[in-house]
Amino acid sequence: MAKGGQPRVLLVEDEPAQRTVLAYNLEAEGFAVTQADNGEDAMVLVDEEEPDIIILDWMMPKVSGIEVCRRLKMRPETRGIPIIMLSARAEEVDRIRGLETGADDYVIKPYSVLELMARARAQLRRVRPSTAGVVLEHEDIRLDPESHRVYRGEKVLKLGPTEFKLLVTLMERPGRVFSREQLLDLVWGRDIYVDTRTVDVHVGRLRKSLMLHGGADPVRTVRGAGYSLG
Amino acid sequence: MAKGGQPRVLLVEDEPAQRTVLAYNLEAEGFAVTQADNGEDAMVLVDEEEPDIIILDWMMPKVSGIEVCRRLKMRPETRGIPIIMLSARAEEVDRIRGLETGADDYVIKPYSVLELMARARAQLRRVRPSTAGVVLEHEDIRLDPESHRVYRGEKVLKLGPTEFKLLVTLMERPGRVFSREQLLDLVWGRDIYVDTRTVDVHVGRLRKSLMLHGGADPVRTVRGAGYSLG
DNA sequence: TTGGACTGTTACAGAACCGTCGCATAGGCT
DNA sequence: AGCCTATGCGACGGTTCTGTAACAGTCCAA
Repeated sequence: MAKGGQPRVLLVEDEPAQRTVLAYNLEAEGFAVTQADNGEDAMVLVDEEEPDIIILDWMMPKVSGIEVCRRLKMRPETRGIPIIMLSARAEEVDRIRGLETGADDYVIKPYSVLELMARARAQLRRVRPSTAGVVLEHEDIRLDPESHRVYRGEKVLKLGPTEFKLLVTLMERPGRVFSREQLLDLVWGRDIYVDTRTVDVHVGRLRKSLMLHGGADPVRTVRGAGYSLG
Repeated sequence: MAKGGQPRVLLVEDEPAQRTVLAYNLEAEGFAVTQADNGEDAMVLVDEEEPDIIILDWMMPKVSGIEVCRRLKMRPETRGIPIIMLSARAEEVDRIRGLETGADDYVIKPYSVLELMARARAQLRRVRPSTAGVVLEHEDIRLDPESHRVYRGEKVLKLGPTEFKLLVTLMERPGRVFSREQLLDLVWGRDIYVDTRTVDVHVGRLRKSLMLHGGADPVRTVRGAGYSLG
């Protein structure tokens, strides 16, 4: 596995247009992308490229995504690689089956590219050793996803689960403005229905937690648009 | 691309009856529809209207849909616009050819209007977030849509939501003169009714914000026509 | 069961922003 | 120059958006 430098992603998708768009976005996010348009090539490329993560389309001619996933999870040397499945079917049945074959996460088409990126990073963080630069940092805020701990300066902060996820999301792309809808997707999950005003309240709680031991407010409100860090 | 408000669709279909029905449904779905009945007009309208998505009939006299698609995907500035092809031929061969020319999706006649709507929305969702990463620049003004930040020289400017959208619109095509009506369409949204003089006021506010830390007025008034940048 | 921690919703006040009006001024044409 | 129109600008009332506190419901551990 590539310990330092760019994380490697193997992108397996048979439809050229979608693959191109995804590859573009992944590269823009700092991933080194290897592409395959069928399951057989994918199996070969896993050994050749040793990707850190695999994004796998469900429906493909010949060897399907689900089959690739099953095979990879059977082999000890590839079992540890996180797999995110893409599927056009939204039914819960498929979801279950996907997870039973060992996929680590699951995104339904049409997906938000933003969400997919976030999930990819999340999976990466999960498997990478915590000592190697996976600690998110922004100004004097440090966040260690592994130990679930947040520091501001030297102080340890105490955040609730939602505040924590919210901060993780914001810290993954400091400066980027997230709309309330995007934050609901990324933090709460896309199928949950809660009022967008709820985001305001949790942003407020996060702010209070972050500023409890002093320090400026690191969260920026962009009127009419959303929130961002810094 | 229309950043806020309704997504714009360019509908290219030579048969009036089908075009009318589709336009009606698309408008009911909240799209702002521009229509064309041949490929040549379509090519012109793409530049004029800058649609977010194009629905393109395969079979048309003179310049065919497939040809329009090929041409659009060759030009960098139009390549990113998703294209959905409509075709009466169901053969897989055509499907392949359609995708090879770069069409992003493909619907076979007779299609379900509902399905077409769903696919259109799906394509939109797919492309919208990928506008990220582009920083607009004009002379000493920089605008980062992702972080919602505007700089003039080294100074950070503070703009209201409408001023921001207005500046985005102007910066997307520096030098181009926008009429007040066009600006109302692009910035406020197509169905909103506000007085055209409102544009003047916001241009004034934008000017003030841009010149607050010194520097020349970058907005040009074209008497009797509208405004442009530079 | 009880208590505490957490969450989503609502209400309200203050701030930011918007659209319109009236008038002053500048531009262009005869 | 003189006239007419288009534009710039300040002010104002109304609307929308945001921050915060309060509250009730849920979940989990002791």
